[in-house]
Amino acid sequence: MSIPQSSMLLSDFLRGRGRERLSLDDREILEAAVGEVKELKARSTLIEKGEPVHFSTYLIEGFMCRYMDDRDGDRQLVAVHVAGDFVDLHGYPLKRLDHDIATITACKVALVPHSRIDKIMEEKPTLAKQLWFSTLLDAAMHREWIFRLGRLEAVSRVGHFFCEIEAKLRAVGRSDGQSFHLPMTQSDLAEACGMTPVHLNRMLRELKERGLMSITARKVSIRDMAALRKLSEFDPSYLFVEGN
Amino acid sequence: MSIPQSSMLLSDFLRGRGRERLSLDDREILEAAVGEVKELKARSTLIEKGEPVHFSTYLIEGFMCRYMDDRDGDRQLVAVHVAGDFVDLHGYPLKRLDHDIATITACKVALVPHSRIDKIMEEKPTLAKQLWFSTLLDAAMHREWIFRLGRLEAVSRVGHFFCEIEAKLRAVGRSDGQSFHLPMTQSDLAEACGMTPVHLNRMLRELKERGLMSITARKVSIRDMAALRKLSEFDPSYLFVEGN
DNA sequence: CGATAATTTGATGTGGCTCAACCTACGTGG
DNA sequence: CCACGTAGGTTGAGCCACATCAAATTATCG
Repeated sequence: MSIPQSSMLLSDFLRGRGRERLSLDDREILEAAVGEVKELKARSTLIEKGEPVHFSTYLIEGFMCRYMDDRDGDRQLVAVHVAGDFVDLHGYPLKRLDHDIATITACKVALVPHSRIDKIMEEKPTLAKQLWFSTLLDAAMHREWIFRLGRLEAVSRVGHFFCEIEAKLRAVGRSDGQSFHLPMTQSDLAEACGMTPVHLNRMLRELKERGLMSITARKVSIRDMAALRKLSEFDPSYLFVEGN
Repeated sequence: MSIPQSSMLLSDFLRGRGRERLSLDDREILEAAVGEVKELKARSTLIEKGEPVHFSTYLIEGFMCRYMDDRDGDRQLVAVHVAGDFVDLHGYPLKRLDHDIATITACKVALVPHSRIDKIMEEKPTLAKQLWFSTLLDAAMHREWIFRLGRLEAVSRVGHFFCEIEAKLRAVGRSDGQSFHLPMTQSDLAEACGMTPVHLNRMLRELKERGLMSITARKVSIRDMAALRKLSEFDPSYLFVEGN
């Protein structure tokens, strides 16, 4: 008998994403590639821009983000990661990162040494292709963030961000489509949406007043998903999630 | 003796990028993977969002772009491609694209069937890793675009764009660091920088008046690269180009 | 040489920023 | 159990960067 999924560390990897799933064989190989499981404190930096990396980080539980900062030290988030994301698999072909990676909440992560990914590249081309695929999902999200910042007005940018994170969380069973836990402060959200915290606050009020969604005590409640998606010009196809 | 580089179609692939170069062996294998060489008309659409793709496009000569459009049909460019770029290698693991791809100028491209990339994945892990690497360079550029749109003011956004394209062109021998050919209209540039053509025009004037750079008749002249980079908070390390 | 696309300029409106204050929740130590 | 410090959130007033609209000017090209 095979090991039940729930007992595996990486059971959320590519979970809920359409297309070919990992074969049980590949999943076990990936599982075996894990070198170490670690707990990280909330609000701690995992990797700094430019430093050489020799392992990649898979996020088992918690929330992390990737960001770059400007001259004044103000952050621009370029990605928010949730359970099931291979946070910095980018670092494997790149060897060093162009941005910082930090936790938002306390996190449980699995560290995978790059030497073991080399082995997967050599011996398991289909698994390697899935790993590649997962990094390109990130790239697709990056593109959507470019679109969001470049073409949408503030309310829609905020709405779009919530639509994306909801879809990601739903894929890994952390959202029921109505509400979900999101431990980001308004400053975090502002850094993701490219606006000031003050203005973000006003946009949240606007979304609430329009009856679309609200957020209190780190809990997001979606009132009218269809309307929210419409306002935000959100089309989830770029996330490759099932049932969307 | 080996075939001289100049006679090869893909001689600009990853050219000027630091780190391991393609081995001659790998280069020949990649060359052999080309199925067809095609000429494309200026301002023509190559691939539309959502359609299944079975080959990827390598750009031999010319300028192409990737973009997404909003509800009103206004474009947001998410990438500009130059000679040496594997434009839509993303389509290989993803199988369909989340954006459109079009030419800016007339282009010469090499089409590589995905079946042949499958073969490379199976038999040539080091080459496969270089291909993966090249898609992650795109992702790194995406992140920089997010930063640009999210954190920089208009003049700097424009300057940053020119810094990036100059560095890319220099890597493949199409810029001497002083001036280069760039066949984009001001509307194209506005679509890349997330602003209106009118405002872009004013920002170009500003850059010129400050003695940083100018553009006329599709030719960009850099007057003071150091100052331009400083104004634009541009650090080329994310491009992995040599000598920067 | 006329048609069309691209660039340039001016006038005016507004979305989002800045600055500053205040309020609320929560954790810590006395 | 209260006092206080601190981080997060909320609100208001005024301003500026960029958008919008409209028109004129200059390339480009068949």
